[in-house]
Amino acid sequence: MTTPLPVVGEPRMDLPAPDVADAAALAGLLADRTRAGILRMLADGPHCVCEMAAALGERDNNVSNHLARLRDAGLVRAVRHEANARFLYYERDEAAVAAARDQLLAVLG
Amino acid sequence: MTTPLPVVGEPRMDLPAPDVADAAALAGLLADRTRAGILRMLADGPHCVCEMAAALGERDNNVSNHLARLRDAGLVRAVRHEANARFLYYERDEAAVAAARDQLLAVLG
DNA sequence: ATGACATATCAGCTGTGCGTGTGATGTTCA
DNA sequence: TGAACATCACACGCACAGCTGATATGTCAT
Repeated sequence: MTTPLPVVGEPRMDLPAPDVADAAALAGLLADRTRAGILRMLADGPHCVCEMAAALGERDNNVSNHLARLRDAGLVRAVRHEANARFLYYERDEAAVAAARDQLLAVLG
Repeated sequence: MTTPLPVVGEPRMDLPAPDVADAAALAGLLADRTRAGILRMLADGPHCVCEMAAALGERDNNVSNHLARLRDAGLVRAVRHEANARFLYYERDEAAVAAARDQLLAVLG
């Protein structure tokens, strides 16, 4: 618990800069309707690109583009369909997602 | 708990679109180094604009600009210093911040 | 009153990210 | 083999968001 309120005294001009670079970068990934929708859908289990594109009302290549960003960030990974190798299914990396959640909570905490 | 994995069967092209508009908008507010830094600093108590600008290495008017965005979103509010009304201290609206956190957790959950 | 300070507001420039289009790769089925 | 499909990678154009600089408003000291 830190000092709750009483605003008195002089401003302190020597406060340390908070480290929020990672959290801001993560928030940037969530700050898009399509990417946020992807992560939300993948919370319920794996989905292929065409499924998500249909649900989100976006084109396949657009969704694929956003998936590439999430993949580069390590939040999701791709797995080929067992019987139908045509379809590429994406699933969340739950460990990475949990780490991302912690980063954001360190800011909103 | 939903189906964990077994990727089999045909893609379902009739999945509902997840509602992530609010979460994406909120993430957009966090997706900036300056705004994220502000929210992080205000987690420890109120601060005036000049304090935060100094700590973040940004100009006063720039920080003021970002504060206006956070204020419009209801995440922070301004209070005049009791003894020195020159200084405008900002504090977090904890209820709004908690609601924002829940929105984001609904995506990362 | 006057000047210094703290903050807000607005206009303009610039960079960046999103959506799109296109071509390439790999898979299935006829 | 060849056609249709699923996905990826890359480049282009455009809209938007952030930084800056100038100006405006309010507050304190002298």
